[in-house]
Amino acid sequence: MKVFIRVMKALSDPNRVKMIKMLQVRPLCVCEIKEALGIAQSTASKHLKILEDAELVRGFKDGLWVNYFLSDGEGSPYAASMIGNLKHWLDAESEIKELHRILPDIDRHDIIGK
Amino acid sequence: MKVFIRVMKALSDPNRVKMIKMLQVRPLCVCEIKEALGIAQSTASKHLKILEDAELVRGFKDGLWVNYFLSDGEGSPYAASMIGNLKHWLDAESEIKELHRILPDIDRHDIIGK
DNA sequence: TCAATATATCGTCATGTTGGAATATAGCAA
DNA sequence: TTGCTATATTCCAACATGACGATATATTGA
Repeated sequence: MKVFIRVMKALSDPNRVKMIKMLQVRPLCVCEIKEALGIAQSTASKHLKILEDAELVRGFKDGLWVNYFLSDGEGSPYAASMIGNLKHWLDAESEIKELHRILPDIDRHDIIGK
Repeated sequence: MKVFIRVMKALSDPNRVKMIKMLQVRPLCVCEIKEALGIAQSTASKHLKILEDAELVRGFKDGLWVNYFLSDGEGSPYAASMIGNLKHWLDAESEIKELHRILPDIDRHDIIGK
């Protein structure tokens, strides 16, 4: 039950859902995510931790960066199922379409300061 | 997005998930649900309203009682999908097995007072 | 009409969540 | 080592949530 609730809670925040929808396109580092969503770095990092605890995403260190990927769903069937559903869900939402529109222009190397 | 978030939030509370698992067995009135979960009547009523707003359940008045049913999923594809998933999810959880065990013994006519 | 009952709503409190700024940590380069 | 950068963590304020008791509403039956 706790595992299921953790997945539901993780998906109960718009910014976290948007993160998942962005990670469907390509892996992203924290600074790219914060930039796309217009939120503080600490906020982005915290949200990603919640997604990771729910086994919805995984982060791999690459030097200074941490590349976040969608989870393959090995650990949690609930997370795996929700990731599958979210592949097609919400694509028609204007907020998501806008995110997908700006995503190609977001590059970690272009992000200045923190 | 708001519709999806509403469903996720509705499923982010253990008591609400338990309500859905109970309604898979049979329709129930508020007093049967509060009795099974051991919570106050006002608490049960509020939770059911949240589930209803997310289109996960529907309530039909029958005299003094309101019979709550699982939604048929007409209104919200997110709710429909989650109801489908929850048909088989969590059945192995001891909390759920216990609920299913006591449910046959719970009858609205036997519940005294409020 | 009044009384009894089931449910919904309101008031309140304790707890949990979200956000950002500030700080700490980690890794790379010189 | 020092300096720089990306990320994580801590702290605090605002807000949301979940619980209950008390009250309001609605329905039935006398």
